[in-house]
Amino acid sequence: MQSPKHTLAIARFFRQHKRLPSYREMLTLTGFKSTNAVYRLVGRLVELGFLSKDKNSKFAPGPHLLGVSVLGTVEAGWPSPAEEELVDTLTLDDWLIHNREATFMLKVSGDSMIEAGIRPGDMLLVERGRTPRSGDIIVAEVDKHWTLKYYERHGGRVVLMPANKKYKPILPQEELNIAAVVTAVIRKYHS
Amino acid sequence: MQSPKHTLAIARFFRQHKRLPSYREMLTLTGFKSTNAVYRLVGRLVELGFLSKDKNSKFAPGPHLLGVSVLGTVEAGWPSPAEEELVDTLTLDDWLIHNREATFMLKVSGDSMIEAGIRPGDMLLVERGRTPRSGDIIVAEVDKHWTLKYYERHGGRVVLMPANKKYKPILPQEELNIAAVVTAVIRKYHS
DNA sequence: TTTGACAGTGAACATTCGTTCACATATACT
DNA sequence: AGTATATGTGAACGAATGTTCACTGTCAAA
Repeated sequence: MQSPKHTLAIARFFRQHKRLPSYREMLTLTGFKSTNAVYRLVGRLVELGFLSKDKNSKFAPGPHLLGVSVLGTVEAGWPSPAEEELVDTLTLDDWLIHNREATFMLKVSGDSMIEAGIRPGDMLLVERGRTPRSGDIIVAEVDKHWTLKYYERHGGRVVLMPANKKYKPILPQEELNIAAVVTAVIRKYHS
Repeated sequence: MQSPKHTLAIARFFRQHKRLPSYREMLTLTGFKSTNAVYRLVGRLVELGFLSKDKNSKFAPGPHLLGVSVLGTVEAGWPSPAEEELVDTLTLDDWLIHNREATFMLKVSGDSMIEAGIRPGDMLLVERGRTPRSGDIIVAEVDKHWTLKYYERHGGRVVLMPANKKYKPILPQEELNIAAVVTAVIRKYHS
């Protein structure tokens, strides 16, 4: 029997149950009749990077099971199969989220940041409680209205800059309520 | 003892080991001295949605451990604590990736799609093997050069449209090599 | 004070776990 | 042919698993 079919079955189980199957469960997944068969299969998958094992030999998903392969740039084009070995693998969650308890998603409405490449319908990853640095994009409440703006300090003065010529910079007087700092923008196609 | 501290310890273990700790491991994580204490703790966490249990009472991460809370829109502003109950929770990986084996990431270089909100340095999630529909953004090789373009069919004719007035539409003659269809754009701030 | 609910301890249970053994079968190479 | 080498079977091992029980201490309401 070949590995890829079994690998897919295990991956499907992992996606569905959010955990890895035990050897006994892999028996039914793979069609093997002996746990020793899947034991050796797992050994191969560990070497391939699909699975990994802890100290106590409990296993966890490996890089290839969790991550997405990262290629170069668009200009560099599609790598040939030979150099695909060089590609890195990245977990979206670990890459984008640092403080999970303080991270939220919200949808962009309005076009005040369109020149910064943030368009209505985009999804924002924002982090609460972080103190913004000049140049950050923030979600703030100004005059009882919630917007997306660049946060900039000029001297000791805070200026909220839109990225749209239709709107004007805001010099908040007193009631500046910064809710969160934008850490990422995600635009999803194909619904 | 309060739950949140223990919850964080378990969450940290999960982020680090990519799997959930056993009851015995939770003993050292929480400082409890009896597995019964963590057994009842886990019961509470299951009700809260941080953990979940399988049929065989093996447990898996719950929605609150994997996902990110989704709020409304920027205009709607920050929800009051009262209505935070209504928010949904979303897993980035499950949301963005449908066919993991065929999905790759690559970095945008060049400004040919800047008017579509895709800027140099942005990261693309692309899917290989998918047949593009008119209006999709694709990664294609034209004249031995890799670019990002809108894929459009006018009549029976394929046109590759840039989203930048500096560039002209491309009417591929023969050698049109479509590598992948863009399924998402991710821009990360704060490095 | 008495009572009752709650939270933690410590020990025990049957079950399941990962691992390893010896043996059978198949495939490829000389 | 014969002979390695790999692959799957079946049964068994100790160790670790989730769960449960009886008991102790604590804190607040009656």
